[in-house]
Amino acid sequence: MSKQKRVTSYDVAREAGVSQSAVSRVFRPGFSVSKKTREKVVATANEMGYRPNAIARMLITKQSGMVAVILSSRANLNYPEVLSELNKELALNNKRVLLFTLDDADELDELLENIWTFQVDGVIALAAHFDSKSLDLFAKHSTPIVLYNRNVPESNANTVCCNHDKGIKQLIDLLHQSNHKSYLIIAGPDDSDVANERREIAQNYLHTLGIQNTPVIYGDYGYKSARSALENWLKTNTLPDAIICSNDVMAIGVIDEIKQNLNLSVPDDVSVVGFDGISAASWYNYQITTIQQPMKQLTKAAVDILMERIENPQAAAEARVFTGSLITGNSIKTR
Amino acid sequence: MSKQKRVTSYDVAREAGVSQSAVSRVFRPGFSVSKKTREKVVATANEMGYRPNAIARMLITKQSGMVAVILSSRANLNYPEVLSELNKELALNNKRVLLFTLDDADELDELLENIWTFQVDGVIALAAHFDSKSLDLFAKHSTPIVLYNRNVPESNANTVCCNHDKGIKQLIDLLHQSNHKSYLIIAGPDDSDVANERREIAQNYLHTLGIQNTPVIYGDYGYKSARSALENWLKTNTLPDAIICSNDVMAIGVIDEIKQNLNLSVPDDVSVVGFDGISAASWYNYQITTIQQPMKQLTKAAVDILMERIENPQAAAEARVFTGSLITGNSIKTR
DNA sequence: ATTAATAATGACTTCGAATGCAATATAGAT
DNA sequence: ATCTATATTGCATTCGAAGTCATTATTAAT
Repeated sequence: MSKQKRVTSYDVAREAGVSQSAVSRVFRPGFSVSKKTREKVVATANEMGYRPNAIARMLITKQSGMVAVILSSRANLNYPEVLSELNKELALNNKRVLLFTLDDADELDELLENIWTFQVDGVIALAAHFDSKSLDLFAKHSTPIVLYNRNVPESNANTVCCNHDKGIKQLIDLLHQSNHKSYLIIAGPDDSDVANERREIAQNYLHTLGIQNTPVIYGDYGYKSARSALENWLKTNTLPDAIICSNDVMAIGVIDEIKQNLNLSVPDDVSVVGFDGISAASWYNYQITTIQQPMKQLTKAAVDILMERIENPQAAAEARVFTGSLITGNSIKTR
Repeated sequence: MSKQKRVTSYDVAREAGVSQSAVSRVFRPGFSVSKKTREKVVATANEMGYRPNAIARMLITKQSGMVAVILSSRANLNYPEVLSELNKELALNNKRVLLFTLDDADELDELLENIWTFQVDGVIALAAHFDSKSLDLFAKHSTPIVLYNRNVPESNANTVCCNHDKGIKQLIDLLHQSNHKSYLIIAGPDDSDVANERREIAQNYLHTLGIQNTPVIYGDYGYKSARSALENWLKTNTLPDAIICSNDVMAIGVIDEIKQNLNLSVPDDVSVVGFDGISAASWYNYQITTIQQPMKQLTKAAVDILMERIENPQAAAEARVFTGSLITGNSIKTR
């Protein structure tokens, strides 16, 4: 009934009549042990219920086998899936995910303290903003970090990213080619880097196509926020030909707002495009034309880069960009 | 440029002209250190960039400060949010989440090995099935475990759970009172305990109300699965008065299937209820009458119970059940 | 000033596995 | 059988912080 004492390598060694080193070597791959000893040790270990203590191993090898994954609340809705995918991918590389969340920028210091403390082998940051000062800190601690879905061309950070530029231009081309003249952009929260990137790309490209001063309104990536943003805007403006939404959830909100409150329909009265390719985007009531993020490629690449950096910390930074795939829905009208 | 050597408590001690013990005490709360020493140590520590090594601390204190969270792929769609909520709640208790996934039952042994290895302080299992044999193993290792959203009345496991019984009966009462006579149940995958529980409750309660042999068809909790299950079933059957879906996503699938392929509508031609209270359930096109799981209460309770068990491992097992709240949508017709 | 009570300190050991090194055993060659 | 070359083995040390305990400094009380 008492707090049961853990079985250590010494216990097994004593019982099996070998040294502690021998036990240790049996549980390390690629170390030289005679068949006889190995069998003896494995047998007693199983009998006694011995498992090497990962903590002790971490201390001496200076490898925790853990990767910090930083989630920010600004994360887009498909991030949970990303997390589970990352976890699987990292498990294949014998790494465990230690989860951290970063909600306020001013918690950053505390977060970093925590990360150093846990001696993680590497870090993957989802949608969190890291300025170059923080990135330098990672370099100083020689902790590799990969930024997920961020594109920081000027910096020398490791990043994986969906090609927002290409994707958004592709959507806008579709709209432009089918003769849409006036546009409205519904952007994500302006403290999200991804949101800003998507907004800017759309603004600039429309400008390039000769469409000046496209209005922008802001949501928080959520359904309601898009609806009320649009509702507000329409109090003093008229419906454009097309609405470019920074993600699918907001596109869904927009479609519902148009249907319910304006009694109009998409794409007949206005075209809508989204971004992300979440599953709801293809539900019968929406069928949004959007860009699907290549999530599995992105997560795999993030893990690959991280593993490479853990192996070889001085390697140069790398940015991998993946092209999303166009999902042709039924939310664009040919005018 | 070389792999930089970590700063240890000895380094700080030497620099500050105190003993290593002194440094250690400065960084432990509630230990007796003179103001002078504390200031000296804190100053040099900051200067040298010293942070206590959590791994070494774990080894000596035998507390890893980590809680394993086990995700199964059978998890319902709202689990990602649960994960992030759990993480926050645990962080408040100074615990970190170490993520594990369990996809196949036959990976269980490996998973458990891993968990013991990492010396986690406790475990929270989301939707994963643990038989009493595995639960005994946790007891043997004196690792507290809390099952999230499982109700195992006979066992002495720690569980938190939404009151499926009450919720589902509430929904069925609504249907029954508004004069629905014939029913169809769309259940979740039959290797999910929660799915089976929900199905059984519905079946039994309908039976209690005098409605015999309600047909059951199965989906996998996903949109498409519900649509095709219903489509198949309708090849040889006619539409019932009401369809009881084991989760909201399948209810959404059903509504779309009815609209798109049958050209009928909900609730005019058939009533539909769901379960979970996900955000999409209240989107304009669906407005499902459903039961919202009290997710924050559930997660908080799971963490509370776990913390109590970590404090006091011999305490008796506890099951906390929370009542979900009815969301009145527009998917039930008064007949 | 003296004593008693308390606070602060450092030397040393501990946690549990990994590993360099020297010692020993085994296999292979002649 | 003898001598190398190679494979195994165990000893002793290491990782970095925590905590016990005996010692010393400080404070309070008389």
